Amino acid sequence: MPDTESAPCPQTSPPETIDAFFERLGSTAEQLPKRLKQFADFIAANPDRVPVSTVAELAEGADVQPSAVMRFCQEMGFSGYSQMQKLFRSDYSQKWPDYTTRLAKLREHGTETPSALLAEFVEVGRSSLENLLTTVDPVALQQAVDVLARAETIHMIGFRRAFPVTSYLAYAFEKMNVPAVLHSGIANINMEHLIRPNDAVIAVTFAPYSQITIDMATQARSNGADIVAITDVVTSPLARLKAIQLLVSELDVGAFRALSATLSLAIALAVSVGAQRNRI
Amino acid sequence: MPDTESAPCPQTSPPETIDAFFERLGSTAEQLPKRLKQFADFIAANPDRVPVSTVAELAEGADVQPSAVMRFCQEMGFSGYSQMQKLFRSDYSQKWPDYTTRLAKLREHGTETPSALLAEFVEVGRSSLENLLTTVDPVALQQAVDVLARAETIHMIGFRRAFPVTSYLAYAFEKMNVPAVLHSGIANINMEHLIRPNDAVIAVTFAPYSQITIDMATQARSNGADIVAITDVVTSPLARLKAIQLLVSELDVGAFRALSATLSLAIALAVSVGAQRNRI
DNA sequence: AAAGAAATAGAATTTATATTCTAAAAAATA
DNA sequence: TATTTTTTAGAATATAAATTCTATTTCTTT
Repeated sequence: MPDTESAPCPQTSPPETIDAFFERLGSTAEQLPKRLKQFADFIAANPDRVPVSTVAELAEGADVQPSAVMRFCQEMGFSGYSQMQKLFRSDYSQKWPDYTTRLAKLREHGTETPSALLAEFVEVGRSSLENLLTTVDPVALQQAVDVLARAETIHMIGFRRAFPVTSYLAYAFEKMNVPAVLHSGIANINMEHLIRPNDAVIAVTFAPYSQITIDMATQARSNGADIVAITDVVTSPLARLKAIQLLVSELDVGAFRALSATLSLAIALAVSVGAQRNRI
Repeated sequence: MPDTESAPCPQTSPPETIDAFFERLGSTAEQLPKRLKQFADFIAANPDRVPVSTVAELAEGADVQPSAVMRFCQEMGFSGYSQMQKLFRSDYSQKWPDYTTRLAKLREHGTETPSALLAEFVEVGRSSLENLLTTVDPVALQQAVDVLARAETIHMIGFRRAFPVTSYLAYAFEKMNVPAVLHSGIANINMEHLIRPNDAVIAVTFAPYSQITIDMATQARSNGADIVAITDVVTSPLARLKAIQLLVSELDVGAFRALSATLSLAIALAVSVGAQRNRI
């Protein structure tokens, strides 16, 4: 009689999605032993804690022993808590999709045709736009609008990749009769001395930051002008200038970063400023 | 002389909120050593990963050594990674709402605030991007790429609202060493006679079409150059020039049309051309 | 109520992870 | 360029967490 061993039931495979997990939980919860049921209820009520908690913490929260947590995980088909937590963590990061890996996947299928490349830029633009609403601080945006609406003249600084942004701003301001100067750097004329204390500057730059933009912004700052910075991360050099920072994180396709989100931020900023100036 | 020891600066107290953390990061990032700066940028771009990642995972993501991560944490005033992660985890509970709920929330407050306006532009940009894949004919796009890849020099024409598009194209072409000329119309110099038979023109214009763009394109056409048109409807005046037409339909918010889709089309076009030229 | 089976708590162990340390490289200074 | 200082990478260690194990308790069944 060899097989008296303990294997209680044919080991079930672990749920592969959170939905599958809760489905299984719902159907088996009733049959669970006391402490396991108790823990199941806790998980159902606080699924958001799983990705960031240890076994001990969850056990304490549910008022169970750590070993009960382990038994629960195994009952649900996982090898242990670590595996279950991995599922919960992967779901968490789905809300902030890791587009870099996703793009890598797209690339495998070949970016050979222009249409495929276009599709990539569209996809990247879409998610950059969605991110935009989370990276731009509404308070900072309102401050920026206030500052720019008060300014006598608005100066726009941005070169290379940032130049389309400033030229778009220039177009919008002109259309709304807002006094604005686009510093294009043409003919190496430095117009920093045109920037006066009651003026404001919109500086646009992304890593790797163009030195000339930073220099001009610094000069303007020392002249007493306010600075609104459209940039990618808080670590940008413009932070030191006590600039009002509007952060945009664009994704890139290969060596090229999209501009969709930046442009949308720029036009929203310009239109808000125009509206506020006309209101006064 | 007892105190030769290493204590570099009086230990700063750790930031108590995420905002304080990023504020400190912004003000000290410039002075950080190379690898620490590198990691700082990574954190600034991916703060959402911190609560659910180990030191090793983040280190790999930022392409630094785990020990660099530790030095970073200590530099920021934490005792170590665990303490820093604790801060990020505490903030995690106030889940960053996802895109749709955030958008809905912004809309509630009406279009009065800049944030609400930004949300409008984001939404409009999104749907323009989605449309783009249906309005742009893949065959025409491929033709455009072929024509531009064959051209000796690429000329870009576009003014006012189209200028950000052409300047973006100019930036991209320059970066890829593709011979390209941006016709900015500065100083009213008409450079049409620079356009030679083996060249190609990218003309960008939208209703109401700017006469100067059409004139220049017409002139180029009579010189024997090929024309690629980025425009909004088939009835555009550029159609008569036997131009290869790439159609974009952008939606607008109030009096302002978004540019997200147009920019995405432009960059995809430029990168495809660059790739094809280098392939030959 | 007694025997058997199942479930549990808490300690013991194993594994993973954070942290520290040191030699080497890079940068700064003279 | 030589010297000193800072910064870094990678291995070594310490710490914390997950997992397993076992004696005990609690339920079931007869």
